[in-house]
Amino acid sequence: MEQAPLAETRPYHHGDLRRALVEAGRRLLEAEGGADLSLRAVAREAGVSPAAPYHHFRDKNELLDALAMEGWDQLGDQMRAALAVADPARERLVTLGIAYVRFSRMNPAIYRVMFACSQNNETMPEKLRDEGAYRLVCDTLIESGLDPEDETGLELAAIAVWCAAHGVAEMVGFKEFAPLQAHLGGEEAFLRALFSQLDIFRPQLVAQAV
Amino acid sequence: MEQAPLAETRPYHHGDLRRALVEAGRRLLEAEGGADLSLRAVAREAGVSPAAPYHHFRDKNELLDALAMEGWDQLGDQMRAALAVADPARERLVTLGIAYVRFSRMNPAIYRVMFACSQNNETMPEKLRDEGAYRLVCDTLIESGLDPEDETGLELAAIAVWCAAHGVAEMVGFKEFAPLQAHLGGEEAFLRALFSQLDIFRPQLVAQAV
DNA sequence: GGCGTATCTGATCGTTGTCAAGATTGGCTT
DNA sequence: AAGCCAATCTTGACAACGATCAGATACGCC
Repeated sequence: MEQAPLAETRPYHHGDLRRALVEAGRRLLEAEGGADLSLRAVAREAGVSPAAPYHHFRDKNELLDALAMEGWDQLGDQMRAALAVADPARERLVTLGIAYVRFSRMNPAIYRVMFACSQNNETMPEKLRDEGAYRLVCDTLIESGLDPEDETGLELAAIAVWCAAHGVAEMVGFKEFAPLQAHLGGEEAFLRALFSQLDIFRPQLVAQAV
Repeated sequence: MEQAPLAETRPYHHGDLRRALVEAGRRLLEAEGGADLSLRAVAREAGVSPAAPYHHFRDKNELLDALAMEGWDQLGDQMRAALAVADPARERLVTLGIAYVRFSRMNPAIYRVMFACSQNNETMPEKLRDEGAYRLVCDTLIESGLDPEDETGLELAAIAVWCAAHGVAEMVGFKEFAPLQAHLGGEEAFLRALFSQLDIFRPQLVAQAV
């Protein structure tokens, strides 16, 4: 109905519908964060019938997985970029944490999908561990003085940092916190204050603990 | 069809359908955590027609709100109970954190609804602040040496603790963490180790900071 | 005893995820 | 170059969902 007549518009076979669907999904997630993504809406956005996606994804969840993967990549890039322009001497973990939360605040719908996917799979993508944000945190922890040989301690610290960042990311938007946030002078200051409370983010303490 | 004939089974007017619906919802959430709750399923469980709930809740979301409120109450109770049997001298914040995560692990579906509701409303229930878990955290922070007069510092610390606990609650189940968890000797030890990394949970440090 | 009103039902609409059957076409085989 | 296979896309359908509406029921107040 709202769909252009098939002929003249594009070849019957799309070419790379899989990619097109992922991009359509991202577009919809960016545009309207509130409601949850509908597979049919993605197909509509891509200009294709509601059943077409099933030739490229077994499930709606598999599409969401793909979108989440893209999100993790993007998050890793932004954290890397934040680190690149940060003062290398201090507060690099705070920089990472703020970049993390900033991403979740700017792309709330995508972040939700990323984490919902992780919760359904009960695991995080392998890629995250090897070259993504997780690796970035570990490296920064080592830079801050953690013993690279102590795998257990390193993983524990990284997970703790991650949990804290995720918790902050999901809660920092609560309206109830608005007065305090305003009193501190904006979201950035609020974030810095929060992360300062979690002393793991203070490199001197971390170095001390070693 | 699966519903008993109306006559003989109960009076046409239910009496307290609102309560019955909330209880049915809780039963379903406890029984099957995976899928998200359907309003029709709740009505079915309560033995009424799919449209009946709309005379007690404007929305499906309002039912979820009620369920979430019940959850927050239950969470507060369990945290209070944990505190009652805890060594009052030390680690009371860790006790609270563990009780928090334990609740979320034992009632994952309810916890999800509690937080999804909070995210939609972009705020937490007032009750939580006055007599619930939040108040508990504040009191414990004061006990640990935080200045009761410093409202900003107190709120900041409480929020930071809350963020950390929430982050841990949502991530501790990841399969990727299972090896480390096993290596540390179970979930309880894992939780203690994680909370220890977030130094805010260590009362001596908090007292020191004041 | 009668009536207003809160409550509940039944039917219905639009939407969703998913599947099966048929249409279309790119590419390999000969 | 002709032909067929398999991948791809559409059409149509089904069950379940949230939500709304008119109508049936019965409680409680006058």
